[in-house]
Amino acid sequence: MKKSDRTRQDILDATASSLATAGYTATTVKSIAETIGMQDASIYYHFSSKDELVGEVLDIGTARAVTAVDQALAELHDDHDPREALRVAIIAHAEAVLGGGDYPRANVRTFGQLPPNLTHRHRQGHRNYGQIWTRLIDDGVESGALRGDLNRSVARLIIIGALCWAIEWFDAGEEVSAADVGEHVFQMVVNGLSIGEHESPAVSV
Amino acid sequence: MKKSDRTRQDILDATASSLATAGYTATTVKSIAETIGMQDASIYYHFSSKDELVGEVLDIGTARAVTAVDQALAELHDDHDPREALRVAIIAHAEAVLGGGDYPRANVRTFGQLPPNLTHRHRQGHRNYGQIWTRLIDDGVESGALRGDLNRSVARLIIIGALCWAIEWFDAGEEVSAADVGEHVFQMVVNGLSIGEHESPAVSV
DNA sequence: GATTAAATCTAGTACACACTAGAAAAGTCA
DNA sequence: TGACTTTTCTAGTGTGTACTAGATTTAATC
Repeated sequence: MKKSDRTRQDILDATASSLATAGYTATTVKSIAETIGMQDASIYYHFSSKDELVGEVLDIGTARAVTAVDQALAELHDDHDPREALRVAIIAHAEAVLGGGDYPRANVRTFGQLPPNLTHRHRQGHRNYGQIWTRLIDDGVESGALRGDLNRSVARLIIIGALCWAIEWFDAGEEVSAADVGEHVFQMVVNGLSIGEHESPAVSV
Repeated sequence: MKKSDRTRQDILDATASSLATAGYTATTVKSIAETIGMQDASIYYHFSSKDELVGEVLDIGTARAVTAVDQALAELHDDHDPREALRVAIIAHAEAVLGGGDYPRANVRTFGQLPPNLTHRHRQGHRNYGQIWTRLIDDGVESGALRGDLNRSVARLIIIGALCWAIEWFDAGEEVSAADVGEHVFQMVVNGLSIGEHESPAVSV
C-alpha cells in the first residue's frame, strides 16, 4: 500500500514537471515513465489513462493556486484598503505560478493546448478561481477605491491574463523575481504608468 | 501558374484558420486538405513540410500585426502625447489579434505550442515587434509622461501579455469589442484602476 | 519460509500522424 | 488535336502514440 502511494506521487510529480516545461503534447506517457525509471505500461497500473493523470495534476495545480491566494488574503488586517487586498492577491498569484512548484505552472502552461474533455473538466475550477478576483474588484469599486466606469469582468481577465502570460517570458534565473512581476502588474493596473492628472474618461460598455 | 497560386493561398488560409481556432497539434495536414477539398498528399506539391507551411502562416501573421500597429501610429499628429501613441498602438494590436483575420490570431494562439525549430524561427520576428513597444515606452518615460521607476522591459511584456492572453477568453459574439478590450488595457495600465491620489512608491529592480 | 497480493515488465495491438512514389488527371498552347 | 506541363490522386511507408494482455517479479502476511 505504501509503495503504490509513493510511485503514484512520483508519476504525478514527473507529469507536472513535464507539463510545466514541455506542454501537453510533448508530455508522453513514455517520457513520464522514463524520468522515473519505469516502463510506460506500468503507469496504467496507477492511472487509467493519460488524460486522467493530466487531469489530476491540473486539479492539484488549481487547488494550490487558490490556496496561495486565499492564504495571502487571510493574513491581511481586517481594515485593509481594497487596493492592498488586490496587491496581495496579485503577488501571491505571481509567486504561485512563476516561482512556485510545477503544478500551478503546469496549469497555466497547458491552458489552450488541452483536448476538449480536459478543458471542460477544468472549467468549473477556473470559474471558482475567477470569483476570488471578482470579489476583490467588486469590493474596490463599491468602497470607492477603484473606478467603476470599466467593465469589471474585462478588468479581471486583463489582470489574470497579464499574470498568466508572464509564464511565457519569465525566467527564474534573471534578476527580476516572481514577486517583482506581481508588484509591477499591481503598480500598472492599479496605480497606472501615467504621471500627473488623469483624465479617466468614461469608457462605454 | 495561376492555379497553383490560388491553391497555395487556399492552403495558407485554411491553415491559419485551423491554427487560430484549434491550435498547432490539432491542425493536421489531413484536416487542412479536407477543408479545401483535397487529398493530404497534394499539400506537399505546394509546401515541403507541415512546419514550413505553418512557418509561412506565422510569418504573415507577424507582418500583419506589425503593419497594423505601424499604420495606426503613422496616423497620429506630429505633436501627440506619448500616452496617446501607446493608446493607439494597444488598440491596434487588440483589433489585429482579436478582431482581425486568422493570421495574427494563429500567431498568438499557437505561441507556446510550437516545436523548437519553429519557435526559434520566429524569435527574431517577435524581437522586432517588441522593439516597437520598447520605443513607445521609452518615449513616454523620457518625455516625463510615464513613470520611470518601473522596469520598462517588464512593463512592455505585461502590456503585450494582457493583450495576448485576451485571445483565450475574448468572444467576438459578445458585446465587448476588440477595441473595447484595447481601451480597457490602456485605461488600466496607463491611467490605473485606482481613484484619488496615488502613492506610486518606488519599486526596486 | 510458504502463500497470497501488489507492482512492474515484456511484448504486443491499433491508430493517427507526417510524408513519399508513381500513376492519373487537368490544364496550356502550338 | 496533340504534345507537353502542371497539378492532383491513389496507395502506400515508417514512426510515434496511447493503451492492453498476460507473464514475471517484488513485497507483504501468516
